Amino acid sequence: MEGPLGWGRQEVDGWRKGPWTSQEDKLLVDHVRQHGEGRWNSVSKLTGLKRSGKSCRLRWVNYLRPDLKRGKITPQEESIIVQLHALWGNRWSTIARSLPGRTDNEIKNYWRTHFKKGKPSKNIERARARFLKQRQEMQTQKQQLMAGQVVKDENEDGGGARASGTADDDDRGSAIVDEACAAPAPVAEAAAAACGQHHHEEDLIMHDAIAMDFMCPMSCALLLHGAGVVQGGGAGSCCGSTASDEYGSGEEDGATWGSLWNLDGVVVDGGAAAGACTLW
DNA sequence: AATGTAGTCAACCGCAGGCAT
DNA sequence: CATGCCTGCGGTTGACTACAT
Repeated sequence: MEGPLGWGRQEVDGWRKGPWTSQEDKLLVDHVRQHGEGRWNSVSKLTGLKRSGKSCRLRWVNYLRPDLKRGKITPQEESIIVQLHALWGNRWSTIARSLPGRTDNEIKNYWRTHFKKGKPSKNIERARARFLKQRQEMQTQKQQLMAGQVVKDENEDGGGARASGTADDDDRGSAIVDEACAAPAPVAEAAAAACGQHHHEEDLIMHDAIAMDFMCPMSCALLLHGAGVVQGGGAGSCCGSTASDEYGSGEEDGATWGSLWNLDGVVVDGGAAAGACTLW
């Protein structure tokens, strides 16, 4: 796997650049096995690898990580990507966290090649439109809850716990929703465990619904938790009918999480499923 | 069969945020 | 509090591959 004549085999400031060789990969993998991820800048010192920490991290994250899911993006994943992109924009790493085994780089590339210049498929457009509508409804619901929460905060504290927002938070609503979006971990993990293993047909509409349930329940659950509306057992409630109803698939409520985790390859790929879940 | 074009993938760069000193 | 280092993220680029003409 020697690098091509292009930018490969370059050396700048003592650092090798360009395509990685199998020997380099092996050194890096061994290093991570022994020392774990992180401390990338020490890799070169400890292994003799003439790669910058940045390069090592990138290689590991995008290519060598054992829990990576190889193969094409599935329609389900595509649907999720579109909808999460509608929610978060170009926050590829955030989107990637919702797609076990997929890297931000992969998703970014996929988006660029499929949606950036070309026209999205009808299914994609439909999913996006529905999602935006759903999101709008959630915003309304959230505002109502927030109104109640403000009163509560004023009674309890000074209300100083609000997460710090940034400029690009503007189009995403309040910090509460940000929290729900950015940190789905415990809820999602519990939900994945709570929901059974169900299998469904490759119906794209259903996948849209799955993707919706995939996101909205977490947001809603955390939102409601944040507002003190839901007491405990939030994970279970994530399988509620927040989005499903719109698709007329209320009876699928309990299946959504299971369906998600049964996406092509995730379960089939043996340990990938477990790995995927631990990613959360 | 040769050539052109589009798609895909891997890797780099610059920037920003977090953390330790 | 200021500074420097490390890590992570998003954007971009270049090479390779597949497909169409």
